[in-house]
Amino acid sequence: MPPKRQAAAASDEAYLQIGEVAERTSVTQRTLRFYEEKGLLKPPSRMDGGFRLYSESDVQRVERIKRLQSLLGFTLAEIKDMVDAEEVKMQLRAQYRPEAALSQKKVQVLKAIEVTERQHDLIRQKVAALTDMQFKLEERLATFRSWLDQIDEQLKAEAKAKSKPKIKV
Amino acid sequence: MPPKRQAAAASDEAYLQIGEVAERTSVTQRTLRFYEEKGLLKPPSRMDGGFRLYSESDVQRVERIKRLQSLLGFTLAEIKDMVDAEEVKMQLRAQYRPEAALSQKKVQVLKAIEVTERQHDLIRQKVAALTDMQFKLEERLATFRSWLDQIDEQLKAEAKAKSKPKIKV
DNA sequence: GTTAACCTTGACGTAGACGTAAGTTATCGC
DNA sequence: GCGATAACTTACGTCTACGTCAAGGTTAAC
Repeated sequence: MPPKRQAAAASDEAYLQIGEVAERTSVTQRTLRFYEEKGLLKPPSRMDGGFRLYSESDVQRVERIKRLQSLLGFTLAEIKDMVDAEEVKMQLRAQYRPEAALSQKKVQVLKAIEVTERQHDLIRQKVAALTDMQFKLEERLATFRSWLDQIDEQLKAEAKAKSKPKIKV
Repeated sequence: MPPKRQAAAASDEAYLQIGEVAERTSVTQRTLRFYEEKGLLKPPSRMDGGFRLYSESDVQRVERIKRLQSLLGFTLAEIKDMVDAEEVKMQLRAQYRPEAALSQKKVQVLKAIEVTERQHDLIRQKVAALTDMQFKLEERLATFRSWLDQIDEQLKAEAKAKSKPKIKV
């Protein structure tokens, strides 16, 4: 049995080592380090010895990345843009206090809106294309099934002709 | 000016050389040869000298491939499966006459149905995930816009306070 | 304080999807 | 029939998204 480790950090949050995150997200440790390298994951905190310590939100982020990638076919670069846009949101929420640069904050929000709208548009295009494909596949399935019926009837007729070989084809 | 070529082949159909297909589909000639190599495009007919001659349906096929790839993130291997499934359809339609191997035909149709159903399921999953994302993006946009409104109001209040600097913040 | 399990940073390898260059051959317009 | 332009094959290069050692440091439990 491997020794169970309950890594607890300075805060009250339960922190996870890379191995556990890898297991829970079904990606390899290599992938997690790679995402960090590429800026998809922010550099996590570390233990004194240098071991990475991830939070639950990191786990969720990895899961989102994976969904965007495998299910929807975005590249990591595109996904980085998306998660960066979300970072903007968080940053804005965090710096809700400094009323100082109000107009600057406006610029940021406007930018975030622009990015989000672009993403939304992209998604809409994909949904449209996919529903179109879906429809065509349904049509095709209907065609196939009708063919199958026809074949089955022909097979039945054939069998009949064989057992009672009177009628000429 | 480059010399305009109107390549006409044995049939009545207007055939296209690789350059024109590339231009019209916005892919490179290399890509077209690569797709042929990988079985995504059937080897086209050739001129006496060996130049490839594509048909209009080839153009459409390339366009479908590109849509499946860039918009929906399928790999070329997956796309090959799909177009192969379509080939089955065409083949069945073509060999509609040889009543000989009827049960064999049935097997083919069943296989085609299976493949198509898998594809259909995959698409449904993707649509579901995408519409979910779409919804979340819309929520986020609403949030951003309300923030923007708040900021604008604050800015207005600020301007007022500046022109009439009586009230203390 | 030793040891097994876990983690670290390189660094090289790979599969998919083409890009790009070289050298040669075809076709077309004149 | 000749020059300009387009296509052909062959082959090595590239970028993405990791996989896979290798050589070593860290942690927890005994």
